[in-house]
Amino acid sequence: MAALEPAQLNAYFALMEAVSLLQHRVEQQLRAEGDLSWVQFQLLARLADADGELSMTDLADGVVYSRSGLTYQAALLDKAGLVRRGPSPDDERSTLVTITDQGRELLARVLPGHIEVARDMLFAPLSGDDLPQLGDIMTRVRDHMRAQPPRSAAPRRRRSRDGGQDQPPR
Amino acid sequence: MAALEPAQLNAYFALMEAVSLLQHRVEQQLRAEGDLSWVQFQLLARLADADGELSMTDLADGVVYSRSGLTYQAALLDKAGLVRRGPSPDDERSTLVTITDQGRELLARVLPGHIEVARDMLFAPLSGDDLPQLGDIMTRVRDHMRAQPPRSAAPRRRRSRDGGQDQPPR
DNA sequence: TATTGTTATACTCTATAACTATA
DNA sequence: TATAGTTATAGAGTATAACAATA
Repeated sequence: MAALEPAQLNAYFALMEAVSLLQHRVEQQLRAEGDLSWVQFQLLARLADADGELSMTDLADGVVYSRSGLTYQAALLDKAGLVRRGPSPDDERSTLVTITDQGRELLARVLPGHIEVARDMLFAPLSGDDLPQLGDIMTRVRDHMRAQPPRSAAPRRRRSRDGGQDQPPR
Repeated sequence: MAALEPAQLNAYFALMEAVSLLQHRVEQQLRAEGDLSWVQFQLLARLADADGELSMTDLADGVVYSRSGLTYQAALLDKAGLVRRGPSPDDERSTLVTITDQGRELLARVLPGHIEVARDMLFAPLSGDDLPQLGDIMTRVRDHMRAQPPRSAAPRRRRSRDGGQDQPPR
């Protein structure tokens, strides 16, 4: 297996660093103006999008990578009055999460600043066909990743004395 | 201030989700094969790149967003023998961080799998001119973000009873 | 048995503030 | 006084495993 070409390395690291910087700005804005984390913002946005109501499992999808992580975040949002949880009529095992009016208000309050950050940080340096190209490429990449098996396929879960002659950190 | 166009929203969310998924995969791979976090990997990679030695401040740049955060990570890498820290001859206040042979070995051990993930997740769905376009766009975005003032310019730090009639979460 | 969700727990990581030491 | 780094501490977030309940 060969190394990545320089162009690939450049693209990869530029992508990762740019998004890291963007995320940091976005989290600052959300925290400052709505006391929300990026994850919490995404959960609210998803709910608002999905006509206000989703099951825990559907809500988690792509945002949070563990069941308990979502329970934790949903509990925070619930405690803050941004969301309510109740049993599903269809499936007694399922929990339906509903965005409240307060949740919608907070989302509306936070959105202008959020958009401002995205515009200033991400879109400002783009020109010409950059936007459609970026959108097209990242949409394809995202859909590709969503389709990938969640890493159970390569179950090198617990590494243990794996031929390496030096011990790994921490 | 107007809302983002749909094309902008699509690009923004696709970008954020794709990179989130990519990051998650990358962290799994680094953890499994080298017991490294993404931050730690970046620090080692930077050192290896910079002929092996950097001051704490230079090392932190763009990777970690607080002084203490870097001290913490550097201490972990040091404890694991991947890095050594010592005083700088030029400036007695400064700490020089040096990658060890063990650090280089670990980096080399981890890199093939890392590249494989990047290839499978990010580059696989690209075709034609996608790569140079993505590289070009993200390089420009990254450089733009690096140049932005670190958010001290808009000191809405502590929000306090700011006209909002409902209390924010947590 | 498989699935949905919660809980308990342990751990990683981050950030703020106070502090030391050098420039 | 400003800068480089460390330390103490507190808090947010995550993941694993054990658990309960329903399908």
